[in-house]
Amino acid sequence: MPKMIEVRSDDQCCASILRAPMDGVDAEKLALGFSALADPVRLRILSILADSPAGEVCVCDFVLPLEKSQPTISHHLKILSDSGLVHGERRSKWVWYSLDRTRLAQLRGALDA
Amino acid sequence: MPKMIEVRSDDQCCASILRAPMDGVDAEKLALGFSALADPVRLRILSILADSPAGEVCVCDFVLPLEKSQPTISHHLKILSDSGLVHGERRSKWVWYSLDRTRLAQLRGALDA
DNA sequence: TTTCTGTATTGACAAACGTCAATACATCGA
DNA sequence: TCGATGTATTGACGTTTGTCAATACAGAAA
Repeated sequence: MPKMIEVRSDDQCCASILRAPMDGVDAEKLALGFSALADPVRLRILSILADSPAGEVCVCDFVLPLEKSQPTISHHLKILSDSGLVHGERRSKWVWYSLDRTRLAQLRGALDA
Repeated sequence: MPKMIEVRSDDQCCASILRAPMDGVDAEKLALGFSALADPVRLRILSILADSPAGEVCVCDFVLPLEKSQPTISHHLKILSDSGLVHGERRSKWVWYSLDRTRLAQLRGALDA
């Protein structure tokens, strides 16, 4: 069976909140983006990724510094991945995650003056 | 009994996620900030405030456009107010809310490249 | 004072969330 | 093949969240 790949048809990008009133649909989308940032564990994951010289971090290397169980880390990585903030790539037994700075800039742009 | 005013001793400001690994305390604080943005009703409140020529909007003027009950609007305004994103000022029977663009810029700054 | 209007709070409820133990899945080495 | 290791998923649990009806509070007008 062919692997399914989710394709996002709209850009989910964001004109700044501050420039025009948003309708409910845009607000829902943007709220999903900020929801991904609304958890301390996820923020630290992003921070660790940003600070990584290699630009990618193995799942196993999140567990100890974040003091959470492996399923919990995996859960948060999925949320970040679904929101487009990180991408995971399997290499042999390990999965390496990297930060999507473009997506992060989109969310920052939603707060632009 | 004198009215209690909560004073925030730290600045709750935010070095960018992207520049140094965050400890758990900083991550908690920042996550609270983004939690305030993680709801479509609250994003629309901010958007309406930003778009208001007078720079302030009466509570009563949120109810119709957002299609939520008055207690729900009040609830969201409290969350935004607690997180420092808006400020309310009572003038006779009405309470006028305004956007704190400095606080919004702090959160934007946490996502700076 | 009483009454009316605008706002905040309370209480209840369902839904969503964060967490972990147990388990399933994927990959490699023996 | 089998066993070991890294990751994802499932299921369960308590907590938090968003919502509204009812109510309380604040201010103005009669």
